[in-house]
Amino acid sequence: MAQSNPPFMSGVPELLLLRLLDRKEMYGYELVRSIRSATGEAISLGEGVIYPVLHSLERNGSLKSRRKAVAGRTRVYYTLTAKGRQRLNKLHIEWLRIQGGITAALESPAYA
Amino acid sequence: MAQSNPPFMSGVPELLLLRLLDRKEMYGYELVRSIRSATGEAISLGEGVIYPVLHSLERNGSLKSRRKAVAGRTRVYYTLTAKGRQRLNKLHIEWLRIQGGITAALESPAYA
DNA sequence: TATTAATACCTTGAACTACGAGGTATAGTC
DNA sequence: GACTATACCTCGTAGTTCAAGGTATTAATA
Repeated sequence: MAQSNPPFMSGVPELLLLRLLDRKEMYGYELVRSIRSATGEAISLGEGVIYPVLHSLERNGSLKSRRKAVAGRTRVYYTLTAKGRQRLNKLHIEWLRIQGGITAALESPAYA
Repeated sequence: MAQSNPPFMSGVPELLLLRLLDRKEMYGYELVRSIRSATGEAISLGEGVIYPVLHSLERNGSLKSRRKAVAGRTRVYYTLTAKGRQRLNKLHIEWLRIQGGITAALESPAYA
């Protein structure tokens, strides 16, 4: 009983991650800052959001990772798989849909 | 310790409500269907979302209501106050900001 | 006439996400 | 030696949305 659908706008963090990783291999800590700058400081997602999403995307086969040692520190770099690219596409379309819906509701003129 | 900011896209239901009520006096049950149709079926917010938001907006002085009996049923019609119009404006700007941020992140070309 | 569907209000519990604070560890700077 | 930055991570909880329900009246349907 009562298994809930995800909230209507919850795909966005995942979408941003996938989009950035589709362009370039990146590691978690880097993604935190990339999202902030790529959105013009409009959206700031902390590590508490990023890491769990990365892990769940890897678990379900959308991402694969490799560890790389850089100056004594270990970074975990992520890249998209074919499944991840599909997922990106789906989320992108879904985003355009709700973004367009909201825009329509906000813009349409003042009559009933 | 740990008092959380609201999630980064949580203003949307409130924004849609305020926008529709800015055009026309409406009651809750009507708003449920209006949001669905005004967004081209992209967004569907149930009564469990709408009513609590209406009540909280009235409590904080953004909306005022009047009861009206229509064909034996009681409807509660809501309209914006000056404060509600301010709130609408603020949320609208905030929405454009995050919407623009996301669009930028999705569209910007494939170099770092 | 009985039953069901639609209108109209509402609340509540669970599900889910995002937030933020914290914890570990290394490297560089002051 | 202390502090900041990098880099990984988890966990508790706050805040939202979801779905399902409850009440009551009217209209349609069987």
